[in-house]
Amino acid sequence: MGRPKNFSREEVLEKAMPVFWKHGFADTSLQDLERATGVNKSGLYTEFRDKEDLFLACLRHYLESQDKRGLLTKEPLGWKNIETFLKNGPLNKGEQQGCFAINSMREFAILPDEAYGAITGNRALLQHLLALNIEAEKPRMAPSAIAEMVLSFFSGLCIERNLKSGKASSARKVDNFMTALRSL
Amino acid sequence: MGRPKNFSREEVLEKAMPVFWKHGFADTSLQDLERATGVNKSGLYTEFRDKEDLFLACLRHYLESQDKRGLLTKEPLGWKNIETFLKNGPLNKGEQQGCFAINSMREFAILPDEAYGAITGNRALLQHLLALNIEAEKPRMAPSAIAEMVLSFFSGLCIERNLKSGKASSARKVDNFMTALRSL
DNA sequence: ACGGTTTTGAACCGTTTAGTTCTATACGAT
DNA sequence: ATCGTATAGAACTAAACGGTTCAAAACCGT
Repeated sequence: MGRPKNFSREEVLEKAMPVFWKHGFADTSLQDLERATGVNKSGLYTEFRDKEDLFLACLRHYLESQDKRGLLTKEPLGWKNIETFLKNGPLNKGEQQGCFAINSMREFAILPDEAYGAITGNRALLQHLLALNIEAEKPRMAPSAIAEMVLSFFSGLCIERNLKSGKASSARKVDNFMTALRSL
Repeated sequence: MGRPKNFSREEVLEKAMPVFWKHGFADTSLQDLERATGVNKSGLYTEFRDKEDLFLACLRHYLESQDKRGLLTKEPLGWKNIETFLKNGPLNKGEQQGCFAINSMREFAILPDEAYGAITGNRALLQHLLALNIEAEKPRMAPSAIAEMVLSFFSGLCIERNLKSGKASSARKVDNFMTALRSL
């Protein structure tokens, strides 16, 4: 029986994620990660294969925690869920602005294929859940068509959260967008 | 009178920009830039103060060239221009996918304030031009409200261009979005 | 106390980075 | 041809990088 670990994998992910979120993969150094997590390099390397592995684990951790919010599965399904998703989906917690996944889409050129897969998989799920909510409202337009439009708009809202004013105008925009959607 | 330069500033910007666009600021090295431009480091440093200066110059160069396209100033102003902007605004030229400015919004945490200023300035202009086109259609909803919604949707379309399937579904989405807008 | 094991922490390693320096080259003017 | 100047190219620099190694520390069992 050896010396006990003084960190948990979960803790490391919780603490590393905001750093990757804010700075991106390329501009987040192992030293940044050491500082954020309070775990030194050899500790990190016992838990993760390399920097990419840690990034991927953070991304998956993030996607799982977002899924758990269940914004699009609340009964009754409908426009209300769509509105909640658009207003509360992009985060606004300190330096956690917008969406780590959407921000990471910019870095696909340098991220591992698994990151691409995780994000596209999550988007497919979101689109499906959006479509279920839209279907419940019985619009004239195909629910899947509306769903993909909503997802694009959501993506735009998220990337805009990188602006200082990103949150300020968001709710109004969502209200206006909902007005437009209800006409379809 | 010394030895003549065998590159122009313009050429360097044209060649460096796609590299920054694809890889981002942080993951683009001086060596990458040397290779892309065919100009070696001391050449680049005679023309630009540092890497940030070159990035900023590329960004400005990009924004200017996008403005020159005049997608939103064609007469007669109206929905047609909005549609053209949404369909043709995000680029689809080899590795130049989407929008260099939108992609760069993810990197504000590490980019100079001037980059932030250039992008927000350009967005303000786009929003204004969008509003003029919308105004010409005399909608019931405030043109500025519709304009900012369009800009968010555009931003979403651009970030989605980082997906392999980004272009494929875009036109249909724009058509559907235009249907929604015309109801406002 | 000792031994075995695992973790922490510090040092190490080779490579890469942005930026600097310096020499050889290429030009125009005389 | 020579001189002065500016550029291209190569070498250099200190620091940073991701990952590795190894010694000290912390645990449990005997």
